Amino acid sequence: MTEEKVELLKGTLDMLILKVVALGPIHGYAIAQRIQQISRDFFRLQQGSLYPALHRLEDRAWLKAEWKSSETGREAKFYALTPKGRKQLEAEVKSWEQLTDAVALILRAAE
Amino acid sequence: MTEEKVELLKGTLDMLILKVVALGPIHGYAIAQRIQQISRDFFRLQQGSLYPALHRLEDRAWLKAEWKSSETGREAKFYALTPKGRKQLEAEVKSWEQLTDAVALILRAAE
DNA sequence: AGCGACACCTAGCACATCTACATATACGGC
DNA sequence: GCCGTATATGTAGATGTGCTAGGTGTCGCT
Repeated sequence: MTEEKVELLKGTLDMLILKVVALGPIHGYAIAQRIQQISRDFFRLQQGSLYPALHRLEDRAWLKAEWKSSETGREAKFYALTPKGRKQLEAEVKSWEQLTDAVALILRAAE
Repeated sequence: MTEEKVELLKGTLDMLILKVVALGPIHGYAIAQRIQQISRDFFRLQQGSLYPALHRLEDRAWLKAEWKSSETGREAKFYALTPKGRKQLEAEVKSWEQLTDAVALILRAAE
């Protein structure tokens, strides 16, 4: 069966979204596509994860939303990073690196 | 205040515990100490995370427990990896690496 | 007319981790 | 003999995040 189901680690999604939005204003649907594309199809972001996350990030004032028409000529909500969001992204990247370093220490530990 | 609170990513704890137990039979309390020590004090594993996790791993037959007397002469539950647990550890390490690689792709993505 | 891609959304579940508490023994210092 | 600290295990409840599974509507192609 090898049900190849890739789940995100809880806590990483915010960082990934912030990072993608940091590349330039972008609407929700496209964020999911970008993440999937950049990760070479590894992450497949579900809409039920995506939209609540976006609202969460907006509530925390890390993102700012604005309705504009998308490339295809439709109305879409474009998200941009706030200054606070930029700081948050930096902080999350830093603690992600610390955490992966610490995990690496343990995984490499020998008898 | 810079409340330096390090939280584990949900999903990593099992792997870390399996890895530490793989180094040799060890009791719960010592697992927490080892993880803290090897990670250079980065992870501070709380008892409320540790013991439920151990029971979970035992339920899934990845660990086997046995009461023995500890180094200090007290009764303690010593955990050892089962063959199933060893396979699980390998699988988790592999998917951890894939996941961190995928995250790295996104974090390094430029405009 | 129907279908897939685009674009948004929510309700409810699952589940892991944290905080906080509870229990008990061994050992050293006073 | 008593008290505090370290050792050792455990549970209850809250929190938060991501998932499944549903829903709405538009556009473009055949």
